[in-house]
Amino acid sequence: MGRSPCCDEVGVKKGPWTPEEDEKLIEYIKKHGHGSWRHLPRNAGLNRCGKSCRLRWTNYLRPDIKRGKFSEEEEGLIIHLHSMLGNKWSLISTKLPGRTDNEIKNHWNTHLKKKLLLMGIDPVTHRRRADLELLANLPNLLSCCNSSTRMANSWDSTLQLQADAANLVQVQILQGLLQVLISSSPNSNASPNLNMNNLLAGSSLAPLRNIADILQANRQLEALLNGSFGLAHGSIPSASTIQMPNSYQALPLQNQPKMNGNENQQLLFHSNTPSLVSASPENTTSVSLKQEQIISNEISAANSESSTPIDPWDALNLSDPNGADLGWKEILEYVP
DNA sequence: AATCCTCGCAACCGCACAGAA
DNA sequence: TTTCTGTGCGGTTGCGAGGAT
Repeated sequence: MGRSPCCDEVGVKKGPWTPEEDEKLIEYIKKHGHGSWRHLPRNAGLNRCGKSCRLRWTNYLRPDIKRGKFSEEEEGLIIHLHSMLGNKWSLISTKLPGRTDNEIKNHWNTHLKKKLLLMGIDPVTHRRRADLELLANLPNLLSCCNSSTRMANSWDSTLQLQADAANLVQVQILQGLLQVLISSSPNSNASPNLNMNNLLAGSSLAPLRNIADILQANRQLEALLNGSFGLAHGSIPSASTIQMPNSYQALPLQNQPKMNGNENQQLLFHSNTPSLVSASPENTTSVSLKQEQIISNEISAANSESSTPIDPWDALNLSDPNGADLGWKEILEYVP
């Protein structure tokens, strides 16, 4: 490497572009194409570096750029693609004709991120924010699982798709929590691969007797929630299909996004993959994969996965904090 | 009316990668 | 194989507009 940045050139203008500069750039590219960006400014009579010219052209002056507000469909598509691709704005922009990566990135940072946060969804992982404060508010969060709380309008249903997926993750976190709580007890005979049927059969948390147990459990829980808690963790059920309304629907690649939140669909839950989403920053390693390939893989995986419903969860009334089987109140007493 | 604060967006910066020499 | 060049990408910054005090 060792190349000096082109923008180090002395006397090169920086900052906002004037209409005259825009005009020069447009005229030149219309006549000659951009060719070498490095040589363009000199040839076009611009006192700018090539990089600045390229940026101005690609992000603002290009004739095919669509300006104005993002539609609900576009926003839904951005959220969906971001959940699969992460911050790969250039890849995402290829699915939104007329939108630049810069524009999408800005829109994400200023609008969509906040909206997701307001929904209690981590915009990085697209999961329900799984921190301890949230767990303390567990009953309210669990009530989100109730389909009666579904939101009606279309944009909200897009967010709800995320929320549904997040809720499912939350269910798995709960399961992990229960296992940690029980297995951390010195008196517990629970095996590491605790069977959910057994868990349901033993509804009392009586074995958890003292503060040390609780602290130990909390430490483990914190570790789990801080990211080491992979959904592929051995304590998590194998690949399962959970019936959920408004499920996370794979988008057809070549078509406009359809965010229909009114149908009952199946959400495929791949517990043997690292996470619900494939491209959270910590596991976005296959950047070099072609975008189509990535998205196609996601969709085909979702479509082809054979499924085995987890019966015990059907019996678990998660929406009821007083659910008698597990004694949620009892559990929550141990969660700070 | 003046000042402060927040927000949104355009532009910049540094790095990485691919291909050419 | 190494070095250089051109380009693209993602993160960050700076500034103007608008609202709040």
